[in-house]
Amino acid sequence: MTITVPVPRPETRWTRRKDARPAELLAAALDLFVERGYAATRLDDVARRAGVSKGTLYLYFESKEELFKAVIRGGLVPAIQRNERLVQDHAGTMADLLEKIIRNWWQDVGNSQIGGIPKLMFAEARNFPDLAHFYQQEVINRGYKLVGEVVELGQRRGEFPPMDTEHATRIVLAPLVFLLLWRHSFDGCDGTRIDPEAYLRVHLGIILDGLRGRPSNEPAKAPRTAADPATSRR
Amino acid sequence: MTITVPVPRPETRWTRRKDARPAELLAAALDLFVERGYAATRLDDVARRAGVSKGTLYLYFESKEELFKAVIRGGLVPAIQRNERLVQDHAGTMADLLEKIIRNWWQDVGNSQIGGIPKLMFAEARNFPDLAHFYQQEVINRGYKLVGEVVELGQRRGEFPPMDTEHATRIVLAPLVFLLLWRHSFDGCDGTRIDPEAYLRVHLGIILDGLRGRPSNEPAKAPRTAADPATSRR
DNA sequence: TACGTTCCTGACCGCCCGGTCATCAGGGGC
DNA sequence: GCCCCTGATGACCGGGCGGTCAGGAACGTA
Repeated sequence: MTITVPVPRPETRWTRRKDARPAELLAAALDLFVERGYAATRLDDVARRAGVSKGTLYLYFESKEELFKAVIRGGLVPAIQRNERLVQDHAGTMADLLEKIIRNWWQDVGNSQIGGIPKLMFAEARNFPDLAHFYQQEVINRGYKLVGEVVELGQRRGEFPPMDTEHATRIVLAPLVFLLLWRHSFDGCDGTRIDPEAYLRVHLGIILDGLRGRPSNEPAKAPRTAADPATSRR
Repeated sequence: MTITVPVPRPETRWTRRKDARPAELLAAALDLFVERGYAATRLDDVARRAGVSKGTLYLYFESKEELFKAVIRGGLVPAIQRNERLVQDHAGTMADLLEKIIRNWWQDVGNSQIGGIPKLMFAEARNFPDLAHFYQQEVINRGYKLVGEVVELGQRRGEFPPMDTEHATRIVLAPLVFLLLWRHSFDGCDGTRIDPEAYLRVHLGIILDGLRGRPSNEPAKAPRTAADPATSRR
């Protein structure tokens, strides 16, 4: 990828930057999609944030929908692929693997801009069935399968007791998705802000003890964290 | 509430039905808000579905925002109040209470039209801060406090081990919210449909075992459900 | 310096939506 | 049977947005 002129010279009205445009447009689009949602995002604004006019946007992307798909392909899909590789290569216990996946996912998705996309998809799925289908294929099904395999394998190995893996997988994923949604909607709105680290630690503790049926305190593997009282405020 | 003429006579262009209009408009609004979201719902459509013109809608509601608030006040708030009373009156274990609350909530909210509102609120919170604030006050905070009290009480009584109640409460609630969101977004989109009953049963099993740290199979209290294989299909 | 290609612009089109208001007609009261 | 209040209408306004396109500016080439 070559960038001809990183900072456009001010004396000319505009500069040719064919190579840089797509990435810049995608970045601007991600920002605005996450901030406002799909329908509420105006292509005029996306273009302006990328420093071009709306007409230019249409030189690089066929339509609003294609722009959005490109954002997903570049942002969420790679994060999933990383964990797919992790599952293939992992050797230790399934509990460890689960923890690793959760932490990876938080690093890649939760802690970055792209984490706002799931909220958006839940919101617009019914209004834009084509987008919903695309997202379900590329993100939901793959992510679900990923975690489902871990749960199922853990059960078959005897690490987890027998259970309804179908729904257990969803129970494992639900709080992760919820955290994403919360962060991009109500978080910090009314003084209530979730601390992701603590939240994920508690989640992991609960599902592991639930999945394994451990008696109680084995702080090494499943850090049930006797409630750092410092984080509790209300 | 008196209804003068239940079915408008066809020979007149319209009928006066001052008493019936608000409820009919609210019902129509709920339908459409849930179906399409807040911003995407057109007041023209709401009016038409209620059998009146847009002008009439403005006779009864000041604005789109006030219409929406009225929908929430009439639909979600009562469901919460019911459980607030339940918590006050309950005598048995906290695990039992938790189960009751979850089942109540599913009956009142999950299984009805109003269950689509949370998705909508997550979606539009950032774009409509006033609505978000209202919703957080009237629904989120109250619901959170409700469940939080149960968790905390269970812990103080020794029924649940010591833990970070703040986040544990959210982990309990997250799968419930997730189920609502799923039902009103992707559910049934790609053949993947969640069975609410089974899902909630598994959820309850996981959080109770997690919360209590039970060894494994005590099917009476915490029905861990050795996976009815019938419900598993994929 | 002059030219042709490539990249970019911004005005424009058609359509949509929240909210308003002059006007009309239903129907209770007499 | 008539009147008048009031519930109800629907055309209209201002603003906004996805998508198009004719024209113009930048830049490699010679």
